[in-house]
Amino acid sequence: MNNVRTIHSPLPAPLFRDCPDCCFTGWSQRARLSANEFRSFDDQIEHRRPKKKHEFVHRAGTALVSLYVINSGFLKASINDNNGHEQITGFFMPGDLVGMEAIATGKHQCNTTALEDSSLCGIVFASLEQLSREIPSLQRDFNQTLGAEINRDHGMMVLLGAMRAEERVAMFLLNLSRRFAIRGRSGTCFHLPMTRQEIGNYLGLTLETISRALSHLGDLGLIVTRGKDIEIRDAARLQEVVQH
Amino acid sequence: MNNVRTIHSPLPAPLFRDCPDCCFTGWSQRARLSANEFRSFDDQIEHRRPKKKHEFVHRAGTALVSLYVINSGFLKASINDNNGHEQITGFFMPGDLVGMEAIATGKHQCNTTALEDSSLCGIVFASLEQLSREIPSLQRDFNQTLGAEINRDHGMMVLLGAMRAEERVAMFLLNLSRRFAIRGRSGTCFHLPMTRQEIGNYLGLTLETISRALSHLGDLGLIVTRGKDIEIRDAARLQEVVQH
DNA sequence: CGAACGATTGATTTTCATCAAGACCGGTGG
DNA sequence: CCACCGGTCTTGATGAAAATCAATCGTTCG
Repeated sequence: MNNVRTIHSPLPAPLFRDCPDCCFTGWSQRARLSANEFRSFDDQIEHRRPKKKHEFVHRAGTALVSLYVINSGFLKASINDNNGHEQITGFFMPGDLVGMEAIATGKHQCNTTALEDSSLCGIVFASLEQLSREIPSLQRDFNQTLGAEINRDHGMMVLLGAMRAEERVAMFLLNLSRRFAIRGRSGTCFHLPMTRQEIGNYLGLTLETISRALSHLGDLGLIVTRGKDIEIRDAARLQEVVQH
Repeated sequence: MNNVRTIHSPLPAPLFRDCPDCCFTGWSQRARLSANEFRSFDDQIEHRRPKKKHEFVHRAGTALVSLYVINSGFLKASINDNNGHEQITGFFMPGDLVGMEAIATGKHQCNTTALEDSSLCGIVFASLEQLSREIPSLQRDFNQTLGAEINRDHGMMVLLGAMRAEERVAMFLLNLSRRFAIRGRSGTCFHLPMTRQEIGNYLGLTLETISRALSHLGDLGLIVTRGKDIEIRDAARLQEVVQH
């Protein structure tokens, strides 16, 4: 009964060779792993774990087991503050590492869910710690990834603390654009996997304000929107909007 | 010429025994270092580096050399976005580690300055990486410290994205209170080392709004302010303000 | 002591949230 | 395939929160 088996204990993880677009390959390349190191690394990775739209990757309060790299798809992470309000702390796309908010306490602080059907690769955190002691270049890469998350968060603090609504939206679009471009996808034409409500939550604004800002940027000829599809027409002037 | 020597190459660092309140002792204790490990660790630490009020600990753009733990005093870190605006990303007190924003790129992203005369202990980052490979408990502690910074930043995102002015100020005060208390100082009666302007900048508000919020919390009998001296009269109700 | 900076308080304006109505879109089932 | 339904998005009208402008007072430090 294969179904039962997939539920109670996952199938043996496929190897890198079965997971051609695995985003941990980026890690192994940057860290310049030797063949042996590569094998040790690969042994610890659980490849191609699928997540359906709306499915949880992890829930706030649960113990940290694995960190995940996104292979394909899109995730969001959000914190529930002690009254009911939800605050989205990040949107994640292929290549991004999720779960780092659990490292301090050993328990996840965020609910992380799939915004669309996604594929992830996981590595048990204890294994990553062990490996990064043995492989200095991996240690450096991991530390840099944690540091990059800190910098990303500081950027959000600047956005939330100092920018007006339209500037925030312009920055949000440019940020997505840059990240898509880095990943070899179009940075000028892309699909937003999240709702206006979710964008607003992330940017500290209401969904109406997001809608109005997008309309206005459209009126200015800087972007074209059709629902969740965005085309950036003038990135330079959009950047000027950001800088007021 | 001692002066020349202190400029061009620092005096031999004092040891832990010369730096009785050194906040790296907390690290060595949590990591349960053996005597040998302790010696290796201490060897890498530059103890008791003094910083005068307004002096820089590091400047944005400079290369990361050392991370610093605050021994006494108070620091602020701020980012200058590409137009002139400054955004304060954190206030740091004894026991806090500063410099982590430089790990991702190897260059500092923040200006970090002393709000009052302060004493720091530094560890060369490369040495910390090396030691944390050799001493797993130190590696864990360091990773947890990075993770804690991420969680702190997420907390700020919630504050900036979802809270109204008075809630932000109440949360700010309670946060300071808690941190003072943990350090064995009074959590009810303390001195704010930063200006209203700086509080406002940090909380995404203007100095006038900070002043008004403090006055109003005073009218409600939750706090007493006299200039930069704060007394928290009713922490429980202050917490209720935070949760709206 | 006085000058410069910091804090408070009030009046007014701006920005964005809220409330409300209708349009659009995507998925589902007939 | 089409019609319908719920969720999403847009747009407008109004209101509330905080920013801005301005005047005064307090305090700190040369």
